[in-house]
Amino acid sequence: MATANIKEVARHAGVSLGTVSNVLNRPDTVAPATRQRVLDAISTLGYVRNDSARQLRAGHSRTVAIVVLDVANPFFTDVVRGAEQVVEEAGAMLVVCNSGEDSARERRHLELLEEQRVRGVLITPVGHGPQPNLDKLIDRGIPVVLVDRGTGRANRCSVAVDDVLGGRLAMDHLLDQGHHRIAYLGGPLSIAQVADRHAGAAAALEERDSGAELRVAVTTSLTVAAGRRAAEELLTLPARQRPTAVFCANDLIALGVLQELTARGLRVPADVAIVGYDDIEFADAAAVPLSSVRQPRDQLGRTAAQLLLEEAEPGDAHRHRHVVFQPELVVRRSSDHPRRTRR
Amino acid sequence: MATANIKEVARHAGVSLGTVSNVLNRPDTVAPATRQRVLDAISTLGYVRNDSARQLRAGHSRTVAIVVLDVANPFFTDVVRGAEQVVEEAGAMLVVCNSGEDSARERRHLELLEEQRVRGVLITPVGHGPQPNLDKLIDRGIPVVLVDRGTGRANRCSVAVDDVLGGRLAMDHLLDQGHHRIAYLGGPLSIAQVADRHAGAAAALEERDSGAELRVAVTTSLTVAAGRRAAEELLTLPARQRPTAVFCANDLIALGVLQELTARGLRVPADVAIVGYDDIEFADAAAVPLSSVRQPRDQLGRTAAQLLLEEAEPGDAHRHRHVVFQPELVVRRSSDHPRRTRR
DNA sequence: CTGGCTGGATGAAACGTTTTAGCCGCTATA
DNA sequence: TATAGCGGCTAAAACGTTTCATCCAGCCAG
Repeated sequence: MATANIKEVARHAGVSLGTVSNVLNRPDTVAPATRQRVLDAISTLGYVRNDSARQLRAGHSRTVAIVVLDVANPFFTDVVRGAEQVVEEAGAMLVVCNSGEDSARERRHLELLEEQRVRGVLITPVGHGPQPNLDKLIDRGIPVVLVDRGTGRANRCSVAVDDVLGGRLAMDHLLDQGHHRIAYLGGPLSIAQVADRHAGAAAALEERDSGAELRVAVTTSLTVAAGRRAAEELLTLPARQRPTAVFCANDLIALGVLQELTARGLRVPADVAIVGYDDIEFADAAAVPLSSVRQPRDQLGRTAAQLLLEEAEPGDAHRHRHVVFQPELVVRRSSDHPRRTRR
Repeated sequence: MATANIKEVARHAGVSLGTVSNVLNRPDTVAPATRQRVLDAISTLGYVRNDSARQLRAGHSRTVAIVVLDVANPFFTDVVRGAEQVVEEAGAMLVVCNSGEDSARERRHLELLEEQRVRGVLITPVGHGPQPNLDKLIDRGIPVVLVDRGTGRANRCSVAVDDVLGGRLAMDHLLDQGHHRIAYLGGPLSIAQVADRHAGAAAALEERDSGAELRVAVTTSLTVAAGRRAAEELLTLPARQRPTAVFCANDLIALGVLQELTARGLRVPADVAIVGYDDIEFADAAAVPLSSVRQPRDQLGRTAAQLLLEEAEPGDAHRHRHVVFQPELVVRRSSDHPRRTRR
């Protein structure tokens, strides 16, 4: 029950306490025979290091935390997996905290993490405002890396994906396929991602000067149901005004659109092409496999973790960096149907 | 940078170190005036408790760990959310570890958690064999609760969902709807859940003595693609032998079946009824909303956490319990179509 | 033979808490 | 008046590491 400590191991092996510690931390500095005696003692006593004591001495822990908005969101789970990989390779441990978009919980987590003297924190903060809690952490010397939020702060690193570019990629693709009437579906626009993706699409359209038009339909949420409703609404338009392609702010909306259109007898992509965003697992598994803009999610996590570990490295003078990843368009059947360009 | 400690706070407030500790831990035992002085000192110095020291003294931490097979699996994310809620209410912290079905990583995690003297571990172990690592933890006095695995061990609590009952529910429902030719799709059978759900379905069929028949089609995995292939195969049967209902070992398979059948011009549920398992988020959002057997996932997590905390409670003599939850059938359109009973 | 060096071990300090025993001055009780 | 009790506080020990200054024996160079 009462776990053996280093002192008992020392007594058992007939050496001093410091020697045991050396076996544990710098095995090459102790003579082979002694080392073996100590190792034997450790295994017969079932000794397990006490991390609290170790941390207390060291002044900081060997764990890194990641605070996400929602553990159940596939975006974050992939980011977590990426970060995990890097952190574990470095011999540290990643703990996952869930703020659930609740800033009180976020604050509580950060307080606890601070008490634990974690090595650093990867976080997608709730909201977009200033972050006094994070500044406090940074003041204390705990590195913070922002994930997919607020690029550009001077006192911390960040990683993000270029959503404007994502919108651009989708739009360029649809224009390449010869579409002239295109709709952007997504909302609310207060979500930065939704707005950025639209901005990218609009910019691409502008630049091409193709005479194509982009109609925006703002949805109230980013769900399958919202997609269905939006599609329903599109269907009220006379066929000649109806978009021949829709670009959706995320895949859930896109799937909703796909379902509704199919149910109403329209063919995808022949009658209407669809491009989604996120490339969730189901995109490929949809009735008509969905074209989608893919974000390098695990790489986001990996890079964030790397930046953090680099900053946490002692001596090294660290310069904050802001890494922006480029999304990638995955073309599948839902948009793979060139139109004869009229006009 | 160098964070203030309790001693500095004491000096700053002109009291002894012990008094500061009392303010922190038993505020009512210290006179209001003194207390205020201490609190002021704490806030002006920006003092933050050092959890390592606290833990070292206490002999154990205030964190609970959950080790899951896959952080990205919706089943586990829901379990995590449930556990999180309970653990946080108890003022502790939940750390999520991901074994990724890799027993080496699982072992590594358990070692680290042991070093950290965590309060307890919720775990779905990799594989079904004996668990020496877990036994070691338990020997050390660290409570372990099994989640969805290996019910019935004597030295630990467990929570699980009755998969046999789940199979039974699905089957009873389909029989109630008047189906006579029914297929069970899922695999590999080496997965306990797949086997149990089938066992339940078979038992239900047996008991009803309805003359209905259950055809089993074993798939190689539990994916949408596997579902599609399985459906394709069913379609090779002459119509008179073709099942009028399929019960799938999970929703992914069910969605694949739904897609393939629809693509081949069969109507769901009119021609073929479908029941899935897990009630994933997409079940409701499918082209034809999918009937499915729902597991109380967050409750699984909540209960597991409760059992753990109860066991970790000191004085209290704890008796290990094995809680089995009952799944629930959610009927949606995919199976909502009674048949005229022939014969 | 001496002095310096080296590999290998030791002892003690330090990390920051919590807790326990005890002290002090005061009041209520016998 | 002595005593017990109590509220409020202090001093010191203890938790288990890591690290650092020492120490010792043996060895080599001079």
